[in-house]
Amino acid sequence: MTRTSSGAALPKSYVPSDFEGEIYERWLAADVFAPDAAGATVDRAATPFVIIQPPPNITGSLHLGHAQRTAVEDLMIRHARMLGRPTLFLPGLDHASIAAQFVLDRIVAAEGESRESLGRERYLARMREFVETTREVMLAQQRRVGGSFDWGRLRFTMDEMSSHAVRVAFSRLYRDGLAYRTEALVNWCPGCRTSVSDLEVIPTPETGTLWSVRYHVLDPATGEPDPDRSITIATTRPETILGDTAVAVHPDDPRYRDLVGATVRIPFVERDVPVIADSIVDREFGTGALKITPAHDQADYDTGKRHGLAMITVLDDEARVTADGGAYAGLDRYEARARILTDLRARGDLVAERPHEMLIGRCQRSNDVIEPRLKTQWFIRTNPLAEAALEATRTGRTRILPPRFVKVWEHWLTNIRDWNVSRQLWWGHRIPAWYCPDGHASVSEHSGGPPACEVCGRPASELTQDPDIFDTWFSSGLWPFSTLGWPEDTPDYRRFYPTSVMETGHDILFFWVARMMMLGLHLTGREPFHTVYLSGLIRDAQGQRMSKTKGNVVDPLGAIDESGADALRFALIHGATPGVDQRFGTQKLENARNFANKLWNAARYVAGARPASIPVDAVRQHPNPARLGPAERWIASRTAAAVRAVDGSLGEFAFGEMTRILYDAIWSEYCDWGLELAKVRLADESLGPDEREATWWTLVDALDTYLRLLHPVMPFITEALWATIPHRADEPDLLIVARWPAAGERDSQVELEVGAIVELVRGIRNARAEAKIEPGARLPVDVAVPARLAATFAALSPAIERMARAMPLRVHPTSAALRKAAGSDGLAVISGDLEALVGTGTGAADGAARADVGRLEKELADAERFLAAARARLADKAFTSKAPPAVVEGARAREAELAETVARLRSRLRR
RNA sequence: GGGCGGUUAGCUCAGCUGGUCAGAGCGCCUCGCUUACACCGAGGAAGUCACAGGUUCGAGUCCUGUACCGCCCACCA
Repeated sequence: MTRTSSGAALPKSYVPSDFEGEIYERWLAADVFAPDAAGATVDRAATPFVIIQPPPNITGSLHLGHAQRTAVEDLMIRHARMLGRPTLFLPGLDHASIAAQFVLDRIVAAEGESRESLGRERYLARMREFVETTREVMLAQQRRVGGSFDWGRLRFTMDEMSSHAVRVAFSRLYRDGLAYRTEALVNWCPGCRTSVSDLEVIPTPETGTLWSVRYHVLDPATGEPDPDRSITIATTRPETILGDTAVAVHPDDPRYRDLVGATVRIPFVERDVPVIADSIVDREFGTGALKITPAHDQADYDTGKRHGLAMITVLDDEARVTADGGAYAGLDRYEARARILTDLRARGDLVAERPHEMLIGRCQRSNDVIEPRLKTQWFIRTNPLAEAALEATRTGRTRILPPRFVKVWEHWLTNIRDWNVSRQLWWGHRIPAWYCPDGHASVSEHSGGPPACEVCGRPASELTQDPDIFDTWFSSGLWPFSTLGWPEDTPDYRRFYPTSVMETGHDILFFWVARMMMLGLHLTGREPFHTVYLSGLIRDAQGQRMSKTKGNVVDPLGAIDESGADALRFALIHGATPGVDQRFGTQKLENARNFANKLWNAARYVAGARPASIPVDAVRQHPNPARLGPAERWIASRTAAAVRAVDGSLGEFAFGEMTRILYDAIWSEYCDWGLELAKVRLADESLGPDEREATWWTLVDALDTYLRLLHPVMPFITEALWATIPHRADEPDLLIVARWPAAGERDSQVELEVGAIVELVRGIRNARAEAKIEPGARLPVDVAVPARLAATFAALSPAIERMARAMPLRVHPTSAALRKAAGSDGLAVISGDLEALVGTGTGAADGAARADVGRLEKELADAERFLAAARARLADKAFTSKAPPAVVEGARAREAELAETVARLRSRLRR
């Protein structure tokens, strides 16, 4: 592609859809997304900057959160690319096993089918068909957002590379003693028909009932219930009575001391179980006596283990009562509860009931009440892995931003429990474990399984593979290295691992980041990333979490269609503070769109303002320093200030701060004052072409710099506008691979001087507006200009005339001279050590005299108040002796300045 | 039951290592179609920085406590 000719006319209005798609195509055609971008200013020897994207769930479409993810990551990638580093931004998709099945279940249900009716093979085929369509939708969305992904390295957590990595990872963990299979209590979701991890159980507050139930104590002599002795337990889940294998009391509880060691009969199942003593019992709660159901409650399970109690499963996969439930067999758990309560009442053993506030564990996915059940499943031993992860953050090899999440991280990893990775689902990575008829387990990294049982040598033909699949986060946990070719020692893995930044939402710190860290450290021996950057979540305008069920999900494509991808990206980044959730509404999007429009028009002005002496296709020149006026030097200096500030904010990952700096610099400085000052000089026929050229090249320089600075945030519009300004011959064709700007020199003198004049113009405008003077009216203005500002003031006089509607503009050396020449009518403006009188001798301001006096009196009152405060401070010995000299100096200067202002205002008001 | 975060203009939020830090956007009010931009320009009003103490010469900015709001973790059945 050839260089776009500079000076190309820009369409009159900013319509993002006109160029965003085309620009993305140009980037793709130029092959600039790959680490060693073709024809770019990339230093191939430099340390690569790598972001492996958190793969979105392949369940449908992207939401605003994803767009924010991509925007922030792409910002970092583009910045690094412009710094000349090789960059890898690797895109991906997650198969999202349980989430995807949940979605597909609903789809097939609408088609009159079900998981069961289809069977495993057909269901999986249907799933592949489904994700094939969602995949295209999602990738298209990612492109619309503008992510500069290396599409050639697109990965999917279910592709062969990932599958291989999963098998090898698990085999290795197994051989290292970190994966084991055992029967344990797992969180069972009856709706999803699978176990889920602790993290997927959401404690939900609910008002339940606490029932007190009388159990009869057996007479040791007869072995039959003793009519005089009973023990009353409290329970919220009467249906689990069927699985009780003990009653527990506190060892120090005098009420029950005699009963410890006795036997009680569990109703309905007529099971005789012991009364045990265990300090886990809270004497204050309920009746102080606790029924123990080891197969259906975590605490009871632990208690059962301690006391060697039987564990009887009374609820099946669908949460129906099992055959062990006697007469209640086959009933749903809640029907069984109701029937049991009725029957207890009938027997007179339901002693009391009262409402009870409690937390019910519900399935994150289906919202079903989780049922703890005994299952033989695979677990990952997390303690040693967590130790290593903690070590990585404690030594600083990986840092977490914002830092306050470190505490959360520490707490979770220190109290971590083993991770149940078996899922009784179909869509996902099959657990690579095979069992022989004798129950020996063989784990193999070969997709076909082991050649023979590892324990007894039975041939492969007699082995059957575990029907379960892995928790989807197991494959996600390998993401930073499985995507790069691990376990093979590929060039990508060697070059790009460990990765640079892991940017993700703080809601999946445990689900994902912790697991990547644990698995990464163990399997690769290195921390998978240097920095964890946690973003806040996007909420709706009311602060509610976006969810499909609430129907408040904002489709990023809608926002892009309406305002452009750049506006969406800017809006998402602008209001964001790391780790803090963000409300998102249309006003933010509009504000961002307006900003883009502003930039568009500023660039349009610059293109149109090119002096005739410069050819359309001119090669870029820097302005001739000898021909620069104060306005030009001010623009350059303020631009340099912006570069520094942006660099500073980027270094701190303060992206919201970065956009704030650019918004102000571009809108409030470059456009409001820079362009306005320049207009005058560009139109000034009294100046030679050299001056006009210098001014224009100054505008081009600054615009060029701002476009570069803004490119990581608003890639499309900046790329489009950059093509319209002249470039140096050695520049690349595209901004995306152009160099990040170096901070130029600041000129504090000129910033001060031009700043003072800007303030004077503001003061004059203010006085005129307050006095309700016709805005268009040109009035004479007399100004007292101190010597130190004289040269700058003179140079900028034409601009002041235009911006302050001053005609004529007369300069006086001192305040006294001003009075003498101009008399005392007109509006007074006191701005620093500049003093002006507006409309002297015209009578234009006469009618406004009272308003003017009012304004001046208010100014005086303010100044006097500040002056009094400043003096009080300086009079305080404690302040002058203890505060740092620089601060005291500053206070003195401020006092002098205020005193001067007060004096001027007073003398003015006295007439 | 622990832990964390928040409480700053009507609304949404910035304010880093204490000393022009009282700010921005939107909204509101007054003007203005001055050929870059009405997706605009000029000007303006508006906050005892949740509350109470404390440290300090000096505190939205540090400490303690309180009150609300939100989040995370947690085996009182």
